[in-house]
Amino acid sequence: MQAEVALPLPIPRTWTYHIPPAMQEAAQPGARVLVPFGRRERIGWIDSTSSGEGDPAGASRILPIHGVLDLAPTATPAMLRLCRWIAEYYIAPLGQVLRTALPSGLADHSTDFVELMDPAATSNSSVEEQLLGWLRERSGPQPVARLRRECGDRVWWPAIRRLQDAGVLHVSVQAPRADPPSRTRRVLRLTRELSSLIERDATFGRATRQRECYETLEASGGALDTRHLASALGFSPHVLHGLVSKGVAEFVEEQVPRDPFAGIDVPADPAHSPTPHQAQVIGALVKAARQPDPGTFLLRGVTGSGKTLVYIELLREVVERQGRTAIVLVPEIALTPQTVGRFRAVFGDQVAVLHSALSDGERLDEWRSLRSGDKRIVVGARSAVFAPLADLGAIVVDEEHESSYKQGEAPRYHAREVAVVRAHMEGAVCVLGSATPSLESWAAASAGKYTLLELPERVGGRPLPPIQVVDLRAERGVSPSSILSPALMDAVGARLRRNEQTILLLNRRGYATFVQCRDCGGVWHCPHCNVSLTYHRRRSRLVCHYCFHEEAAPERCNACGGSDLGFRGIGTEQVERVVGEQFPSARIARMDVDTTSGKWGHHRILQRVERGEVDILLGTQMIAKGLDFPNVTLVGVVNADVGINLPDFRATERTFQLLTQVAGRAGRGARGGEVFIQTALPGHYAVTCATGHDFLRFAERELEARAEPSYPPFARLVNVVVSGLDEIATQEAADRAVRWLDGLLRERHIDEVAVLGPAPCPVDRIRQRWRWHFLLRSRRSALLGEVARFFATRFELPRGKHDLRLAVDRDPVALL
DNA sequence: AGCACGCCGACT
DNA sequence: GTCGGCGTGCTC
Repeated sequence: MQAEVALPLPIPRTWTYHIPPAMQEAAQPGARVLVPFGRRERIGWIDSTSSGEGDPAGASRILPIHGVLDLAPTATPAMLRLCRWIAEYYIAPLGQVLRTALPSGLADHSTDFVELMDPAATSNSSVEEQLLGWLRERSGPQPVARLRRECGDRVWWPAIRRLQDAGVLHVSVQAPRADPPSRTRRVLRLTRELSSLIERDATFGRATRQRECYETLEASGGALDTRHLASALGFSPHVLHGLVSKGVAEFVEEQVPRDPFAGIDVPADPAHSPTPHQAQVIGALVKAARQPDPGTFLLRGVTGSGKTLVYIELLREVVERQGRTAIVLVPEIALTPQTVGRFRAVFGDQVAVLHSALSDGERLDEWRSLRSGDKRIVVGARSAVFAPLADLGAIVVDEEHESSYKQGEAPRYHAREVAVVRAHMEGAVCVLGSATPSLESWAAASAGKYTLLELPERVGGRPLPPIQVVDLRAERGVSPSSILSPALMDAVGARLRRNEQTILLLNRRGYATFVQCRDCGGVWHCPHCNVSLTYHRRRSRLVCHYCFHEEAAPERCNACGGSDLGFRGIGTEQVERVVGEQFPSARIARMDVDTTSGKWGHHRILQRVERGEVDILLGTQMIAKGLDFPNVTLVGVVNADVGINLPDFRATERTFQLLTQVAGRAGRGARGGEVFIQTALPGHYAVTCATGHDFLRFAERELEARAEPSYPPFARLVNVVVSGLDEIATQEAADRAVRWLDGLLRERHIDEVAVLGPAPCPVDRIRQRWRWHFLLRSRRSALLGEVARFFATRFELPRGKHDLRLAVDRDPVALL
């Protein structure tokens, strides 16, 4: 017997192994196996088995599988089938897909260690001397990979073997771990507060790095992961130890918290009975769930129309009455106690929650409890679509238009599409819900592929909030430096007096988008990326939003020495300052990536809002989704135009969705609400349609815009990004790829696939890598897939110091 | 990807 | 001679 084994490598093929007789029973497709690979061991998955008559062509030698790691295959036949579909559709190796679909930490490789046994040993070979010298400085077994990292890429192994034969070294191999370890993390925690400047000066003197580190910790709530301090923030271990020896901080081993939702008790929803609209929708879904092939439904329900109640009633049918299982997908950001609580309140501990904050071990616990049938419902973000549930009855994708359902790295799958396919494969009903459906789903519903269901009204008969548009062009003359127009200011003031809450949206982090010298016009750029640096005032740093680069905020221009620096382009930090100055007594909470660094940072902020401890919640798109606070009666969009001019065919759609979503946060309670949108483009249909709460008109306009030249949903796209360390080499590689494809299409007379480009990516350098891209476009999805797959497997980039790489992204959600 | 090897020019 | 960079081949 032999097996085809898929390994988690970026190589689109499987490898053939011999199955020893003793393992034949356990070696089923989907089972995890330990196999020799090169000069190490790796964990892979059996793709298929065969009798093994006759060697496969080209296989030089067939090695045996070293072990089968699971009693029952980790991937069931259904899961394996789904993963094969993803591998093919999204053009990714099966092993990579399986690694993504199954709890992480289940895939690993062996590690080689060397240990010095004779410290007195010497050698006349320089490689051996370097090795011995390195080992003398440390004790115990050392990973060879670390040697390679610290001492460079030399021919180490012959030297290691020679010294091993001489008895000087001991070589050991650590097997790949079959289960993830329980996770702890090491944090540096402040133990003493240095409140006065004098005290700080006395403590740190000229140790500026220590002082910076102290202040970073202080700004982050007193504690940070040591690895984060070292890698992202660049503090050396020396600095950290310095703080400890001065007695201001200590190292703590912190157990990564157990499921933070576990202890949350949410009072059962007051069992409101469905509105007539809800009842109709529920009826249609329940009826479908009783069919063998229920199909896909697009549920368009305005904000506040009670989609969650519909999901819950569908789950009642599927889980309680039919005894089957269900998946609910939500965007990560919406995975709040508020959302989870509603499902927990009804279905209790049958609900597993999968979110990014779980450790590998916790994720595995949840995964096993779903696999064993202990839990029958999963609520989770993107990867929860792979939950190991048998007898699946329903998959719900809430906020289906959200781009976070698309994975940004290989395999670049879209969880919504995977949900549709999985539901179909397993006979489950699939519900895609949104107030602002993606045009793809909308088109599928219009074409009859999905069944459209609608909730046109808010529950309780509450109206959608009226929206006022403030023309920023007209405001400019009136109050030049003001960020909030007088009308919006008045509205905020009125809320404060009435003890009601306000949400302010600005989809831009930091204080200022860029810093410019007024003398020479120079703008500060990231040294690794071709983007301007954002000024963060509170930390007094310039920060790159594409990589981890940070630098101290400048006082003068390094080009011309000028000291007149302009901080241009408004971000949330600046809004916070302006609003704070205008309303000194208001309690303001800012919510964006910078204030929610802790894993539960944003939940803590939202809890404060819920308890009424916040008057004004301001932030980026993070605050636009899923929040349901009845006391919020005002929503202000500080500048609706952020993002509308991005060079991306979805820029308008995103803007409309964001405006509609955030407007929907207002007036959810009995007191009603209103919305202000500030914009310099008051006539733009993304704005006017959002103002009129008119999705239909928006969809019509946007579809017109996408028809010619055709973009999704009229055509399918594959975005190919070529990146490399050298600008010219990258461009040339992109040119070559396009010529290769042009030649292929001409030769095979394929005129229904177009190649557009190449062109530099809109951000043409990120993390030291230059980026060029081109698009494949076609109305015929299957043909497009074939061409892209052929290209991905046959086209070869020149290898070398430029480190050229190719990323193939099918159905891209963003072209940036 | 990650790791091997083998070729080459540059330097002591 | 040896060192280190770079290109190329291979993993059952």
